[in-house]
Amino acid sequence: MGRGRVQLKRIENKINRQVTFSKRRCGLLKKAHEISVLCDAEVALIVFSTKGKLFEYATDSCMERILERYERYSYAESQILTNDAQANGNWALEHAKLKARMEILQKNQKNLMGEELDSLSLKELQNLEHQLETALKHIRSRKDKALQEQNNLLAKKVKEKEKALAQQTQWENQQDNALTSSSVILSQSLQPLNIGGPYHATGIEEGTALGPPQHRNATLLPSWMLSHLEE
Amino acid sequence: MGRGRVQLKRIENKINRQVTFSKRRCGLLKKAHEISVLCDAEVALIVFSTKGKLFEYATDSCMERILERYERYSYAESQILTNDAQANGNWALEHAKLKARMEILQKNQKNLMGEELDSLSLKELQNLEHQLETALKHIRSRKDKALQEQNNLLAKKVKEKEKALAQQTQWENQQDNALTSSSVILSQSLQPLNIGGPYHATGIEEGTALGPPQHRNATLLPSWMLSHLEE
DNA sequence: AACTATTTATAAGA
DNA sequence: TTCTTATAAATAGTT
Repeated sequence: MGRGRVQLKRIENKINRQVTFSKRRCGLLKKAHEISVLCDAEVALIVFSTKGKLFEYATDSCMERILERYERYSYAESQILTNDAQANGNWALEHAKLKARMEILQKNQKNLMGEELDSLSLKELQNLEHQLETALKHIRSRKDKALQEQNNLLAKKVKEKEKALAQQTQWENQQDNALTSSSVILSQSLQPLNIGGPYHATGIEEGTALGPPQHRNATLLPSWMLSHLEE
Repeated sequence: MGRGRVQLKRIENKINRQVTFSKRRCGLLKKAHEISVLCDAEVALIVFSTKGKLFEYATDSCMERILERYERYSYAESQILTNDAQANGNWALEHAKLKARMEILQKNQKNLMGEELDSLSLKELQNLEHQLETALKHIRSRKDKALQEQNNLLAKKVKEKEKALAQQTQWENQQDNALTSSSVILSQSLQPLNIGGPYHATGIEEGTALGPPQHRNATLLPSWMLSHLEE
């Protein structure tokens, strides 16, 4: 919505991205609030900017309660798993132990993220630095691999498309050379080629007729959304 | 946006509310996804319908990670919350949740240490890389500060020793002039000059304070981490 | 579930 | 950042 269409991909211009973020964030929070009120739904929305700043909305300003509910919903299974521990009855102890380990883990994690460093000695800082350097090496190497894989995949796709295009062109040339009848027949016979999946629907729409196979469903609903369309 | 203005209050007609919920939910999820992609933000969105059905969106489909991040950001929670739940006697749930969070934390930690990266998407790898780069910056800056402090401390000690030495020398000269024996006494009195703080230990090693970052301690796991990872 | 008349959101420009 | 405005999108009411 605005003066131009917008592609669904990261905005590369930093200033632009920042401005868009600011605007859309407001819009998103507003809409979250609206659906919450209008439809009597419980909504929790958390947004971290690229720079790590937090923005949030929660119905009745009660984020924790909603997150609780969410986890209850999601972790019904793991609850069953720990029922046997319950049978052992030794709850308090178990729980305390877990909590203690948790806190240590959290402290470590903070350190790994470069936070709360004041309590560390010089030597610990040096160790930490080295640890992260090693980790970065691994991550970058894994990332490179992932990129390479993606490249290969894309290259393969490009080749396929080229092949398809070549066939298409060849076929079209045959039609031309044979001087067969009108463009009507041509366009009709081409039609099946243009079906681009379940979104095809309303006939010819959108300059369908001629041309090589197209990816019509590109701009349509993202797959993650499909899963929510029931109810 | 539609044929009439709409008041921001609960839609009383049930059917209407249900339909509106359905429509707006899609819109909201879509917009959450858009801002996430366009602006490179991390978004978590949780929606419970009146009837209690759950709908969710999370950047990179990684809800738990974002909730973790959120809780880290808004600290205190864990202590207060657990005490609270404890009072309610809701042990089983708490325990399950703790365990689940623990697992997530451990997974995260491993990732932060450059392990178990195979399950991560390219984008996640990039995020991780960026996070570690930031962490490294913080750590190095803290380390430099620590080094500087130690330097100051050492400088101060050196000065003190110089002063002491000066007095000593003065005294020795007096002795020399008096033709007494000196070398043994001299070397003994010099020894304290080499003390370099708590890291002194094995002689000069580690190049103690000054100088650029060194990576002598290579391949070793930091001790503070080992002590917590066992069971 | 489709269809539109309208309202909203927002991209680009200032 | 904030305001303005043309335009794209979302959606309320309708079929």
